[in-house]
Amino acid sequence: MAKKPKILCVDDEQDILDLLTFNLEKEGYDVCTALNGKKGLEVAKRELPDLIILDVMMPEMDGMETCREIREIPSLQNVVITFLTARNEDYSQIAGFEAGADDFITKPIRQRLLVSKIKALLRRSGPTDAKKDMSIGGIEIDREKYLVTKDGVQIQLPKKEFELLVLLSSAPGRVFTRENILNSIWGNDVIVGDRTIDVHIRKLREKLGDENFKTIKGVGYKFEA
Amino acid sequence: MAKKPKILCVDDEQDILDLLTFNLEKEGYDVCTALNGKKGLEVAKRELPDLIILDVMMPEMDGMETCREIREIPSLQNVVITFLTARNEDYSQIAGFEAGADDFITKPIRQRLLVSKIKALLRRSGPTDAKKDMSIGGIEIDREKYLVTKDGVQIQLPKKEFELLVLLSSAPGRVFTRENILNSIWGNDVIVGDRTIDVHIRKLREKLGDENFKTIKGVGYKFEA
DNA sequence: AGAAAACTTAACTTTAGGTTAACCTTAGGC
DNA sequence: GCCTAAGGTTAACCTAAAGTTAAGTTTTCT
Repeated sequence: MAKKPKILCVDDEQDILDLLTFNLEKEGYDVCTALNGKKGLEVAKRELPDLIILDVMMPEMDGMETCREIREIPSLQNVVITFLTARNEDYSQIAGFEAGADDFITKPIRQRLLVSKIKALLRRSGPTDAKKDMSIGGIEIDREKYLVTKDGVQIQLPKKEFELLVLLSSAPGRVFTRENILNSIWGNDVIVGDRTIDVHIRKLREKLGDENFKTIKGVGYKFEA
Repeated sequence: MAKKPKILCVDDEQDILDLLTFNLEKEGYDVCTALNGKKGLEVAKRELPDLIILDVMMPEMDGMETCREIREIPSLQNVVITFLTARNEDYSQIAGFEAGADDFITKPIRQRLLVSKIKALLRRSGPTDAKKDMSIGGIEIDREKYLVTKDGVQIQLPKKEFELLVLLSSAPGRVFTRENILNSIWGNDVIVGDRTIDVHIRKLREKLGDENFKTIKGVGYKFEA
């Protein structure tokens, strides 16, 4: 399978988080959580999830505000956001969509519905960027074919190198920290030595040209044309 | 003219199938049918239609379930699916869209409306690609006859091998993961050992040439010229 | 029912490619 | 201009994944 979709759940009630985590992990998703909006933002930046479930009612920074801030972050531009709201609060849905929500889930949570909704949302969003072929500075990336073309020459990259390239090129110019990279490609739990990333970067530079992969010492790497 | 679009109709009532077939063939579509969800899936996998009309109410596997399973199959990712539903059952439309439906047709069927709706859906879904006879790198695949020709020599492949070939060749160059392949050919629920796929791939390589079937380690397989 | 074909499995081998360790180079703070 | 920590390089090593083969099973056909 392609990488597990990552879902971030933000709610101030631990019970709800547990419920969500249980149901979503059972479906094979990679779940992370945060207990308030502020932490949610932090985790979102670090983990770069595919979908975020946000409780509307939270102390400090509420769901709406969090959603708005998330939409400001370039690397999270395309993340799917759904609100968690009490059934009778549906008046707030208008405001929710304005804040940048993609959908709503009402409490009490119906587990089957939750799962099918999440699936549908990810399906809808998935193909959108899967179809997008990147093409930057003579380098074309075809995710369906797992194939890279440099100046018209096809290059078959091994899995990890390809994933790394896809990640870096998903936001050209943006610096990805080592932590970002580890989280995205290896997952939270796996631990690999520090030099591993360097080695893969080296391979990419070798195959696709040194100039495209810039090192920001003490921070991370970025991809440029 | 472009090739006839192919439409699959799935309903447990023969009368309805006849009605649909009559109307659609009159409009120049290529129609195939199935009497229940399970058969519908099978036919869909083999025929790769452009559009599927699914009755919601069917014994055994209902339309929703069938739809969900179809959406899991990579080679049918982009097929247009419309449900056939009684007018007053519209509450189910929410669930329907979640299951991956593109539109709804209500019973009783208004023939003119049916046809114009189908036309509109097919127009929207974009140009039909030729799916009937593949012919790549000296290999011809005739889905109707279950027959493969390599360099002019006819080869009779067993069912599973043929299905695997049809799947891989439905998008030459695209990588199909093991999970993709299992879902498409065996179905979500069936569990077969990991080596099973390898063995079938091996048979295909043996019969049709090693070079056409590429392994992407850790990802899956792809078919190429 | 019996034979043949197709399919799956299990046990084993092979290999790509991912990781590491040891060493080398460089940037940038002092 | 040193010194240090971060990053670069290389090759050996290791492992999970794929290849192979043959022996069961199941299905299909006569």
